[in-house]
Amino acid sequence: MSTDNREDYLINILRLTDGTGVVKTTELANYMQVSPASVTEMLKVLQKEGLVNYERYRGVSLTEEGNLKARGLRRKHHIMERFLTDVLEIDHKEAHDQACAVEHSISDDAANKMCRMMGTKVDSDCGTCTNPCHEVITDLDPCVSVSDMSQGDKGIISHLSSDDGAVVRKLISMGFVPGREVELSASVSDKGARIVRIGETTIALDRSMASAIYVNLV
Amino acid sequence: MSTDNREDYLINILRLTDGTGVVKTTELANYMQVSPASVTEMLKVLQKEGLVNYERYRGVSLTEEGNLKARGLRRKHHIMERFLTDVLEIDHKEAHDQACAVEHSISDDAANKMCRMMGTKVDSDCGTCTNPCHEVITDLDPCVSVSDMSQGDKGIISHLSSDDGAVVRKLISMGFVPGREVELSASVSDKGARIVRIGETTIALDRSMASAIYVNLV
DNA sequence: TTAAATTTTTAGGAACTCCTTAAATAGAAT
DNA sequence: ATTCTATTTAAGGAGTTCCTAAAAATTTAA
Repeated sequence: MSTDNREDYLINILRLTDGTGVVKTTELANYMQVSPASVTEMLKVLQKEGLVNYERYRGVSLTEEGNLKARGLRRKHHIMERFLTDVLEIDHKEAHDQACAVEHSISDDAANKMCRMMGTKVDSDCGTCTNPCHEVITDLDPCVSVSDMSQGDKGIISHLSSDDGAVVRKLISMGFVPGREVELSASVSDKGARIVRIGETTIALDRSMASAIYVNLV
Repeated sequence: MSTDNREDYLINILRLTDGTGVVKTTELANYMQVSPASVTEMLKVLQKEGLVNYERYRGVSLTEEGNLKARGLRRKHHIMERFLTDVLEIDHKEAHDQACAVEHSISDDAANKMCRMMGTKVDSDCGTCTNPCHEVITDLDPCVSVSDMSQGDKGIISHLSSDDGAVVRKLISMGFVPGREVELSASVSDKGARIVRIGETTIALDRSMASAIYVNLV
């Protein structure tokens, strides 16, 4: 009934095949620091469960179902690892090990919320991971910047954020204060100015300023 | 070599004895939804490891060492549970189950940092737990919230605390992570937005968000 | 093509933790 | 003190996953 080990195998098969192609028993055994015999044994189990395609002496590949399951697990691994490294500032090796242990027990819900929590931060380098962490970011950000709003969208300002402090101060002086509602009247072009309504006034902002304003859409 | 189960037994013995006195085999078996026979077996193992005092027909109690270990585990359980319920807003039952799984693998360092991150909140009722969560809260230096900082003050983020989990998540996504330095550039008004610098970026937060960030002034 | 080298599988066990059933023991009631 | 009841332990198995050693299949090289 213990499925953790099966899940480890699944993840490692994914790591070595990247979703396509097969891995040889020995390669997987070396990668997992386990004897080839153990691998063969587990492969038969996983095949019986419909998670891998396995042919004696030929190697293994993931089935559709196995692939889905493995990717889900890897995603949780990455999310957990990023939380540990980026938020808790645990060193990468330690974070990786803990993520390996936790990825099996954390729920989809929790993983999604953690992912959302970390938003667009992408500064984890994922040391030992074969695949980049970019796929971690699959959820929508908690709030969008005004430069990403569509015409007619309304939202409550959540916060202002910019590398240039002057931009933030200027926006506040114009009335873009957290809590107020803004509506995107129009965009001049994709990279161009944004025309927004705030209270009774209409203001045109260049894109860089618009992108400093984050709102929760209503 | 799998110590997770041993740890579960230890925790549950602590839950039922509260650190003093003994539990009977049957009571423990009922509590853990396991047969009395399994309990007896495990008890002999734990005794051999010096973690419990066990006398046939008399019941079990924790040794000094077992007590220490069990309390450490319970603390991690509580911290994890609080993180899941308060920050991620997972429902208590689910959070409890996940905490049970994770408490074995999370490091002291990570647990301490999570505890720090959440600061002094004590509103988890710990449903099924016999003991209150208060012991979760370790030492925290006196600290002030960003909404109470004066212009020009700098501080290291100590923890984030809000009744609204979304606020904490959003703050983290903006980079407000315990350990980082923030500086109050300006306050729009007493009850108004706060403009803070964190790293290279300047962010304006409404007062309620600012008040969720606690710093140690430097 | 055939023999040698390598890889992979099968066989046979071991450790851990769980279970059920049946025997042993303690504590309570007569 | 003895018997009865309820608890506890012992015995015998089952499921997982690991291992080593030996057999089988494949691949490589002559």
